Amino acid sequence: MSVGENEETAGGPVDRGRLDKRRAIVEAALRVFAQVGYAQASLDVIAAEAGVSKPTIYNHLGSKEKLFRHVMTETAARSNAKTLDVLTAFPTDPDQLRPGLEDLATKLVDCYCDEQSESVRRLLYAEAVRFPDLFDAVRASGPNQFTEALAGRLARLANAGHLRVEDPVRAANQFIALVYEELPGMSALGTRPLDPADVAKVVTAGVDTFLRAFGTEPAGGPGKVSG
Amino acid sequence: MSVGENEETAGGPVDRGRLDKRRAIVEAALRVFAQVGYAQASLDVIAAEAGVSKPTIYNHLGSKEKLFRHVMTETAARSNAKTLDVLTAFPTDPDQLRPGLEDLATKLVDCYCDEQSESVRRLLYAEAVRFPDLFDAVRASGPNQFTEALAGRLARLANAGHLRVEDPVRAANQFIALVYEELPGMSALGTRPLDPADVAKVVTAGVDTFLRAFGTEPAGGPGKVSG
DNA sequence: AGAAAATTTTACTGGGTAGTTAAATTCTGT
DNA sequence: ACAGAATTTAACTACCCAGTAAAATTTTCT
Repeated sequence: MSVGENEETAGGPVDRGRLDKRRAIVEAALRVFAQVGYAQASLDVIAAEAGVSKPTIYNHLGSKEKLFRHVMTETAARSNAKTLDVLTAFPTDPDQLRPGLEDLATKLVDCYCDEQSESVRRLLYAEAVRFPDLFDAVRASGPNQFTEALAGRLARLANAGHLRVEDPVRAANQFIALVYEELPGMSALGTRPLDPADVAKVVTAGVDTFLRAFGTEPAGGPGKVSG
Repeated sequence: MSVGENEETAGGPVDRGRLDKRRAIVEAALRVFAQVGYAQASLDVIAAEAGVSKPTIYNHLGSKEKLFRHVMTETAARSNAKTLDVLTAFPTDPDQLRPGLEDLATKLVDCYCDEQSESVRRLLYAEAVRFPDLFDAVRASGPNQFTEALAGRLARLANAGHLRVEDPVRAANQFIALVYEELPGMSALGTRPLDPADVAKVVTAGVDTFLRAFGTEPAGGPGKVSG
């Protein structure tokens, strides 16, 4: 038994201590990886940041590559869960479609612009060549699922006659594209803080365009016109 | 004696030879950087790939960081010039607005999906934390200029009554977002080849949505409906 | 309390890389 | 053709880092 962390046998202060260290390692690793990149990240630095010594990392995670994979998948899973949870806010009342979509979009971009989300995205971009499987895994468990779920909601609204959508998946992708749009560029990929007012403008404009294209009301309806 | 001293050049074989080496270095550096990232890129490998030895790189470019900056700005400048050139294809005939925009969008995404463009984008993402100035410089000289130019064209069409656009810059950004949309995800950031048919579908759908939102014809006009 | 087992730590190794120095080669001017 | 200037090259240095081995510490079982 090398690394038998039985979650069922929890309760002892021992395992708790080990798990704390493990989590400290993973959190520190994310910080360091995000700050200096995979190759530049030194395990000594990560160990120091985690308040742990280097071989402890090997005992827990095995190797630098495994640590990286673990950090990425775990962080992505957390972010993805939060993002999927946003769909709870999907509007069901057709009369509140616009404010509902704006609320949804605001929450969505909040998730996308979360610091951990941005870190993972940057690292995924950075290492897309050397960790293609990671890229696929994260996308499959995250954005793709969200798109599919959103597409389902849009399709329901379309069936009920509140939206004119022929290809729900494509419409979902376009919705995301419209409201997320230029935020990465504006924030330098999460490197600089965003002015919430600017974010709100982008979201409003995105939802506006989306409803112009897919809404059933006459164009230029309730949405205010001048930016 | 190394390879390829071409004396057949008119106007000074010397400088030509040196310039060739310099260009070989920059090209090799881009390849290596794109493949393994900034930190992992070894100057020895770059030198070998360029058919040159290491100090030659220092004589020409000074340091690894300067080499990187040079490679990035130079490659970005080339890509940006190509992209800006695409606006030549902007439709002027209002009767051909849809096919014109589709053509424009196709050429635009071709530029965006060019291998060098993708490489620079990945590296920019990867090093956004440590080279924030590079990020800003490339964006300022590239996407921002394109957006502004496109916005101007859209505004002209709007003034002539062929488009309903209030904020041309935002509309331009949304146009780009709609037609570029999911391509990075589909190609794993340029890591995998794209099926041109899929690209065409995304482009068509993007232009379709754009015209639904901003066009003056009644919705569901000449664009075919089923995907 | 005491012994055994596991884990953390200190100290080390082998490989690799950015940047430099002095010799060899190539090019310029006369 | 020849001497001098500039550039390319091979070999070298100092440094850093991923991963490992044995010692010290902590925890568990009797």
